[in-house]
Parts: sequence; structure tokens; C-alpha cells
Amino acid sequence: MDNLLKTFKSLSDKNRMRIVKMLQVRPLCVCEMTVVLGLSMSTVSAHLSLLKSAGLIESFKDGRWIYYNLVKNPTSQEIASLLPLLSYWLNDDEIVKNDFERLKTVDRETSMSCC
Amino acid sequence: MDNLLKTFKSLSDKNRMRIVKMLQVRPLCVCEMTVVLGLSMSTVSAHLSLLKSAGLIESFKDGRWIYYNLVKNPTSQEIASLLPLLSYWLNDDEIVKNDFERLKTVDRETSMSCC
DNA sequence: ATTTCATTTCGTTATTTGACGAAATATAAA
DNA sequence: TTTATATTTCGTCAAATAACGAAATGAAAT
Repeated sequence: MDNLLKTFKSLSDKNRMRIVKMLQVRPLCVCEMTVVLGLSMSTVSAHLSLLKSAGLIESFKDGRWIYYNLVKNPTSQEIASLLPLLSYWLNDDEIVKNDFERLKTVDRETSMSCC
Repeated sequence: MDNLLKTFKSLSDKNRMRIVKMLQVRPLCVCEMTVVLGLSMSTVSAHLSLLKSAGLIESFKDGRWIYYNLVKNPTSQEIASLLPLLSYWLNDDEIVKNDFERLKTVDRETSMSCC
């Protein structure tokens, strides 16, 4: 039960939910998320480590950056069921829509570099 | 987004999850849950009011008692999707199995009365 | 090897949360 | 109407959580 509770807990914070929704768009590095969320890097990093430990996201390295994305192979049936549901949910939410818009302007690799 | 966060938050506490799982068996009054959970009535009452405010459970009166059960008509698509999943999950969990067993012995209306 | 810079870890602080018992409320029985 | 009892509300306290800046870490570039 602890694993499932951890998963729900990781999804019950507004900023972590925004992170999950943003990662449905594309993999992101910490600095990009920092810009969209308006939080400090240490705070975003803590949220990411919590989501990772809950089994919802994973990371890979690209040069000096660490990119995060939603897990490709969930470690539990619960997460495998929740992730698809989460992509249907909240797409009409104003904050989420705004994050999606801002994500377009915050791309480290192209135009507006954030870090 | 706040409603969904509230739903997830209500599901990220061990005792509230045990309550949800117990209510999958049958409607229960506060005193019955108190016995199984080993918590004070005020604590159980607080958990119930949180689950109710999240839209997961509802209540009805029967004499001097107030019975709680899972909502028949969820107020959101999210809850409508989550409730069926929750009945598949955690049925092999030791704590949940133990609660199920104890529920059989704690029936206010028959044999062992708890309150 | 040193510098640079993205990220994580650490220490601190304010807020939220879960627990309790006591008091208040409500409702059925006497 | 008074009594009995199930439930909720209130006040309190300890523990968990989310935020920050500063310092530490790690990996690529010079």
C-alpha cells in the first residue's frame, strides 16, 4: 500500500501536477521547468526527486543537462493505469494551458535559452 | 485542478485509503470504522469529512447512526475513473486483507456490536 | 587541470496535516 | 422532557511538507 500512497501523494501537489502535465508535452531539464513554474531550482529538484521516487518520471543525461520525462515502463499496474488517465485530465485547466503556452517559448535548445 | 488535487490528497493517507477499501465491502458507520482502524472517533470523523469533501464518499442516516459509503454518482469524470480502479487495487495488501477480516466480526447490527 | 554551469544537497523557516481528548450537537429511546 | 449515545467541532500538539538561499557535486568545455 505504501507505494500507491506515495504515488497519490506525489500527485497531490499543484507544482508536481504541473510538472507531470508539462512532461506530457516533451522531456524537460530542470532549468526549463524552473522558468515556467517560477520556483527555485532546489525546490523543483526536490519535486522531481519525489516524482522519480514515486516511479512516475525518469531522467537521462544530455551533455551538461539532465532531462526528465514520464516513465516509459511503469513499475506498477497502478502507475500504468494512472499515467494515461492523467494525459486526458486537466488539459482544459487554465494553469496547465498557460504552462503549455509558455513551454513553447522556453526551449533551451532553440531561440529563447533559459540556462 | 484544485478538485483533482483534493481527490489525490484524500487518497494519500493510509487510514483514508483503508476507509475507502472498507467501504468497498459495505456501508459503515463511524463507530465500526473506529474499531477496525484503532483511531479515535474525532480522527475518523475528520478523515470522513475530508473524503466526503473530495467527492469520494457520501453518507445517509439510519436511526442514531450515520452510515458512509462510496459515492453512487461521482461528481467528476476523474472520480468516476478512479473508483473502479481502486476496487481492483490493494486487495492483496496485508493490512487491507486484515481489515476485511475484522469487518466480518464488527457488525453493529448483528452479533458483536461495537457501539 | 581549471573553469563553468546545471543540478543536488543541506539547513532553515512557515504552513499543513494527522492525532487526541473534551465539549458541543443531534437524534432516538425512556 | 429527560436521558443516552453516535457524531462532529474545537483547541492543542507533534510531525511532515514545501519553500528558499547557500554550499557541495558533477560533468563538459577551455
